Amino acid sequence: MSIPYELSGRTRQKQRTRGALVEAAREMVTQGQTPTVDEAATKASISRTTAYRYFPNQRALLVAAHPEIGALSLLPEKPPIDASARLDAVITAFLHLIVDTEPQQRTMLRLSLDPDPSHRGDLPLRKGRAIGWIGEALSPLRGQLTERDLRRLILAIRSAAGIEALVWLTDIAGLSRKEAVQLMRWSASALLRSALAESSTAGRQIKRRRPVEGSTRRRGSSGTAKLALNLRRRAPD
Amino acid sequence: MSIPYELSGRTRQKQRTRGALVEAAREMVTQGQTPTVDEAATKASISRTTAYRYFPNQRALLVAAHPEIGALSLLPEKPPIDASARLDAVITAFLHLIVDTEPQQRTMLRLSLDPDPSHRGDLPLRKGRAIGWIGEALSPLRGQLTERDLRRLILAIRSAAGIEALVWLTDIAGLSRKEAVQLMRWSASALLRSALAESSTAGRQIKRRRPVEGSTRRRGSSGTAKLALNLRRRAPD
DNA sequence: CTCGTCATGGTACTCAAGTCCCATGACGCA
DNA sequence: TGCGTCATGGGACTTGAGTACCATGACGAG
Repeated sequence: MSIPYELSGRTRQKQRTRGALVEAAREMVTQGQTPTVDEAATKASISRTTAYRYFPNQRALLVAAHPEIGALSLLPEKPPIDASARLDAVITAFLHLIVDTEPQQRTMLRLSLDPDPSHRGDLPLRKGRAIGWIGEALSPLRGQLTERDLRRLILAIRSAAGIEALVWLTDIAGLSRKEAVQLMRWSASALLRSALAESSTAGRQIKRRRPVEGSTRRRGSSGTAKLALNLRRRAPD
Repeated sequence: MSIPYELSGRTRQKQRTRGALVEAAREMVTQGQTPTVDEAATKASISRTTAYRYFPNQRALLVAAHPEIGALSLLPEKPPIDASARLDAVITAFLHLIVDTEPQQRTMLRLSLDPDPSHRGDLPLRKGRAIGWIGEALSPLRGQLTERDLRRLILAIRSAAGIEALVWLTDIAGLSRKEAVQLMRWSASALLRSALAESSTAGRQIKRRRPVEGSTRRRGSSGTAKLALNLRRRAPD
């Protein structure tokens, strides 16, 4: 629990140094670059050695340099009451944020996948702000859905609409940014519709209530069984 | 269009050398490691220099070492007729493949995000096999959905259920693998249900047909407008 | 103004990626 | 069996990440 370097001694000087370094790195990151520690340090008129005093590695510097969005809400000034409209407004705004900062989003995603264990605890890295934004959009559903179902819906929506999905839709599926955004908006509203339909008919259905939620486990497994031996031959994706 | 190194001269010897190298790398990759070029070469009793003759960089070697799955289908032996059941079987099998090889999937995802332009054309890297598998599961819907809607549905399902979504659900949302799989299965079937509901009521509805597909553009944009100035302050996620 | 603390700068080192060049030795054709 | 081709190995070099050590010079408390 040692106090970080910047919080002891001549703290004001350190703040200025650190600020200059982060600012230099931020400028380069915003332009889509991935600056070397030395490059960022040089740009800030700081020695490489000093830079490493403030950040244990390049990754940490890039994380600190990552432009962040402070918005507490993505809803428009006069938010709609209808959950569907609210959700679409938020998702659209969210996706535009993502697309507008796509290079940085990709960098952060890549860094978060870094296998190096020593870098793992570096942290705030990808905070999951979207959960709050989507949750706010869906707040009219509080009474309609159980807390559990609501949370599941939020997570499902976010995992269907975000930088990860964008990467796959553009890089693998070959969609344009615009098409990808349209598709993710559709996904989000489709998931919402399903959740609502599910809740409105809940209790009435006796069998086939949720053909997905577990009963098919056995069958699914048997489906993979014959593939087990091939598992190390080809990539699933 | 120069012929690759291995296809000229003493090709049999080269095949053996290359095979040994890939095999050595594959073993390490399968154990979740990310071998150095030198490590893989040493393990294959090959010099580092020679290794670089076969693969231009570590990335290419890792890609070649990536275990691939040759399955043409993920459907069980006696596939259900019901599209929903078929989809769930395929998605479940697919997700188990992903989870079982998660470290490699993550590595591939990370490599695919590599910014280095010289590595970009390296190739097959993440081929998008799942599109075919899901498409096969949904083949009973050929007549029911337009080709365009069917394709959209397939892409939506795959982008909601795959390694990218798994990464987010576990790393950011904090779900366990098991929970994440359950959630993605729900997403897949929910998307299918929505698509079917949409098609069965199509043509009847005059307004509010698809509140998502474009009409809300203006509103969504205005929602983000007030945030434009904050764009470089905090991360959206 | 002085002196000791402390932030900084510089140099040198390790390690991995990647490139280049040249020697060597095995393969296979004549 | 001999010889030239050619795959391989080894060494040297560059660059970036990251670490360690020591000198210096500025700040500020007395």
